[in-house]
Amino acid sequence: MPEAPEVETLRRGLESFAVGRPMGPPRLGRARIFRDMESPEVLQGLLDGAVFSSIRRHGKFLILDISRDDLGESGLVLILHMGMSGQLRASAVCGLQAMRVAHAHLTFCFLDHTEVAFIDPRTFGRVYLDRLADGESLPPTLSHLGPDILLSQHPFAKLRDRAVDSRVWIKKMLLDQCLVAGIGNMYADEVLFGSRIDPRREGRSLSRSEFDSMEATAAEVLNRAVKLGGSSLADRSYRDIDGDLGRFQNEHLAYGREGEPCPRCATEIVRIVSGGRSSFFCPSCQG
DNA sequence: CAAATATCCTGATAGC
DNA sequence: TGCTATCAGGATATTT
Repeated sequence: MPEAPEVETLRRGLESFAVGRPMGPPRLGRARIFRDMESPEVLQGLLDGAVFSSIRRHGKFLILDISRDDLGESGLVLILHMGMSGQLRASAVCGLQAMRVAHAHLTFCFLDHTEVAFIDPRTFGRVYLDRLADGESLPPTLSHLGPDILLSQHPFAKLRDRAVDSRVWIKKMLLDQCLVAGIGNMYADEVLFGSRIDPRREGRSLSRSEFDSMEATAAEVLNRAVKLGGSSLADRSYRDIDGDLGRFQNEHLAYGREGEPCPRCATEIVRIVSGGRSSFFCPSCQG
């Protein structure tokens, strides 16, 4: 379940591995993941002879800027979303392990015979082809997203505005990518724990100082997570571009810790389910 | 119109 | 041991 810190880790990996490296046509897998393009074959022709000039991230999306000798900085971008089980994996020598080949849906084939594969067993991941409008840095496909949780100075400004008169649970609002982009179920619980806020609180019940606290906590938690290469959970499905596991899961304080003592007050962490999503929190010190 | 629910999907795991 | 049922959840579409 790659969220902003995991996607940022992948962004850095892809940046150092792929930027400026000329490509041939990519290999294609299942068509299901390709969106907003006439056919995946169009993408093949477009990437053949291209380079990625930069790799950017907004929320949980990666934005790969496409540059070609014939088009220059065309404004064309490839957008990747990892969904639940998506992985990016580099291979120094051509070819991936057979078990991964079955789920490799898009493989960038560089002319030096290195590869980067987008692997996704559950195919919740998505690939979009889009074009930047003049002067815009975000493509239309991503225009609905709120401020990026890691890049914005005040990522919760829009969330706060919307929360003022909302009876929606704050946990649910944190997951709304239109309000703030990059937080998923895992980091939402960690941020709420750090700010001592019950996930079931209505948006309108939060004070200004509680929003400030969430903003400060989010910055601490997510930057720390980036520093540790993200979080790999029990299924170990999240790995960086080299296949290595993240290390921030060892520092989770609430998420996934049902029945364990709260690190602050030793009360048992509880799990509730709402809308099919789990929330882990301390019923005692998250008020 | 906002909010709740259904849908997609397969590997891992719990339970029998 | 080996099978089956259940679970995980991000984003989008559909229904209430």
